[in-house]
Amino acid sequence: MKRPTIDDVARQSGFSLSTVSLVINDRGYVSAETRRKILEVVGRLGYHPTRSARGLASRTSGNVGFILTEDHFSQAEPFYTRIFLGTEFESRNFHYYILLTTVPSVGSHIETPRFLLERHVDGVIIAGKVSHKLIEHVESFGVPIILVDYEVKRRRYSAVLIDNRAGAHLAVRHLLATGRSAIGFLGGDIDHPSIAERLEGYREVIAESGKEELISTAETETRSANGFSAMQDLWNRGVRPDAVFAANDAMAIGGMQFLKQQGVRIPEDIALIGFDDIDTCRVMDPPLSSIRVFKEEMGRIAVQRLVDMITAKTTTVVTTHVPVELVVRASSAPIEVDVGAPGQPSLQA
Amino acid sequence: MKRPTIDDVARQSGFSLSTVSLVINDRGYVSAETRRKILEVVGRLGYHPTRSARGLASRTSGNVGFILTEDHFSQAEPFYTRIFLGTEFESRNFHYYILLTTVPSVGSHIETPRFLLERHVDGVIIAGKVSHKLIEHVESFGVPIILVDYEVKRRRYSAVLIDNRAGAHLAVRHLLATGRSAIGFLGGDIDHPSIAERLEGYREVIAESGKEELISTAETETRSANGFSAMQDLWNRGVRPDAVFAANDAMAIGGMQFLKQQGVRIPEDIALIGFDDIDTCRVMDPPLSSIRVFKEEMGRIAVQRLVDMITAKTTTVVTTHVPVELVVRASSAPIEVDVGAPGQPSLQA
DNA sequence: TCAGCTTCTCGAAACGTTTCGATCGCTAAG
DNA sequence: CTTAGCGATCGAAACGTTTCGAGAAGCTGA
Repeated sequence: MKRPTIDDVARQSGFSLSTVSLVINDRGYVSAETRRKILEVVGRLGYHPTRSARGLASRTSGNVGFILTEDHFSQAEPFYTRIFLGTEFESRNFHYYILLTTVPSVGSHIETPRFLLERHVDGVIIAGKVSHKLIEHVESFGVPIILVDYEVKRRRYSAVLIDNRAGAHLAVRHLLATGRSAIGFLGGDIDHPSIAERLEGYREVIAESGKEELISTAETETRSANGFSAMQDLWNRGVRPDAVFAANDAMAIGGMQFLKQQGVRIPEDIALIGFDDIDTCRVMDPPLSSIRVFKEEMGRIAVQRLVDMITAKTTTVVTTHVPVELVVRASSAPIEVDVGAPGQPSLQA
Repeated sequence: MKRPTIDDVARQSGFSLSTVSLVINDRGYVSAETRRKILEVVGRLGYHPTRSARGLASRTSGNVGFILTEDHFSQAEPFYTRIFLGTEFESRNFHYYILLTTVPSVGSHIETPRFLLERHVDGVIIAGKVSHKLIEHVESFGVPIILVDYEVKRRRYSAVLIDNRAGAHLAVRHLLATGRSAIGFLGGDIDHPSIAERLEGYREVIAESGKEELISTAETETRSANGFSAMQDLWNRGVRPDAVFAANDAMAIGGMQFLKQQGVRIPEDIALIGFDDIDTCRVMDPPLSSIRVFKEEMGRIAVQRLVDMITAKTTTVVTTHVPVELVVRASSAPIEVDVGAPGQPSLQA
């Protein structure tokens, strides 16, 4: 009871190996009649080509590598995880599988992902901030690369990026529109292009409005604990903000914890808005306003672009900016208006 | 500038293909001197065997399949995702890659995962509740299988399970210990073995304590929205609970939203505890007590067991029950004691 | 009529490994 | 002194595809 091979199909259909192969791959010239007969045998035998054999002969693996730093991977905040899931989902449509691997975080030595050594991937997705050395190293294996949520200035790589500037504009304009005037920025890890862009966006709108900047970017990471410290920093200066735009939701969460601990009321005394729109936003009390980032969508686009690069052999560099969306929840409600019962289950997605 | 093959290593070292292969796979009899020489050439050339060729010749893929229903996959609650990440992490230690695929949820027709058709995996991990037909179908491909967080009564499969009963005992005993007396159970999807066991555990402790059962299991799913309805149901009966044990955190979250909306104070009027200990618990207000499930650990164990089965060719059925842990937060604080400022950043992990 | 396409099919050569005997010299057991 | 067994190495045969080049047959236009 062995599995049928392409030989069996050839023998039973009366055609040669090569012709069967052409039919299976839907390539070259094959008469309709021949195709029909061969497919009939394929169906009857339940034949399906074997990946390894196909890979060996055609020098393709049918896999795509996904590289993530250990930091991002182990982070509780499921941001990159969502992007990864998006790639997983989309890759099915192109008959690829995703091989995930983590690499030591920025600064450490480079460890070559095994899937590159084994020629086990046809292209690579790199998500988040990684060392440039690593990117160049991956490149040296001659596979197409696409970056997600990261950019390299010196050299142009295809990338899928968040429209951070637009998002920051939305957030800050929203805070201004609700009547706030002293608007702070809760930042950290300012080296990350995404964070830097959010800060720029903030600055642009603040400048335009004639208000004063109120910025904290001393923290080196953008986790919840850093948000706590950053908010503390911001709160104990001369000017107290009546609204804060956080570089991401994790920081906003930490910031909210600090404010609650101080007995500051949200949104009555201070409005708060984050960035990313992670799931947690909805269950917080008050629910956290945020800039929605379509994380799964970013993963999907990355796969589409990468498959383009793999199949078309094109070397064109394509940068895609994925739009964002303002999601208003109770944490940034206008001061005057009744906010509604806190903790009410939000109807928005 | 081609990559070196095993041929190159053989030629340059002066030994045969077979001997080089033996050295690379660390198998069979090779003298220390020969090994040294060959490894020297391997190092010098930067040789690394190609997966496809190896796979073809040895009939192994070096991959492990991970099957998840679409429901579980797209669920916001990152429970199975964490298990998946655990498998990802552990698989590196065994030089395997994980291929994730989703299947239509229970009830639909069976769609054979492509990695099985292509002989692209050496074993399969199935997570969560799936149809028995699917399991049998996967089995028919002759690869080892391990279930995670699911059991089949009729037939014994190796499985990695949560110690749900013990968890339920911990939760309910904890509620009793804090002075609560009318303890409710917020359930749903009672067909799921894990949920059923949590209910059983609840019942056992309640019976032992001489109190009365107060159970809602009408809901068919265990999402947040169902928790909202189930709590509503429980709340509007004759006896009002002063503590509730929810079948999982998602339901507890929904329940909490309902209670807040009613103006019920937590934990003063009612204590609440969930199950799973998802990340969200910590940022809720009040932070939600829960039974911690070591999700990544479950994934790791699954990989270890599966690799055992793949390499040792053993057919022994091994069931592992992963212990759980009680995590007390403000939502289940005793009535008398001062709870501390709400929303205070919890120091526990 | 003939050269030059196009359509269709096939044989054979890769692709880069593992694995299965076979051989050979040496040592230990009988 | 045999003989069995082990350590070390090798040649050759898989493993199951894709791909390349060639050839036959039919059609088209000059």
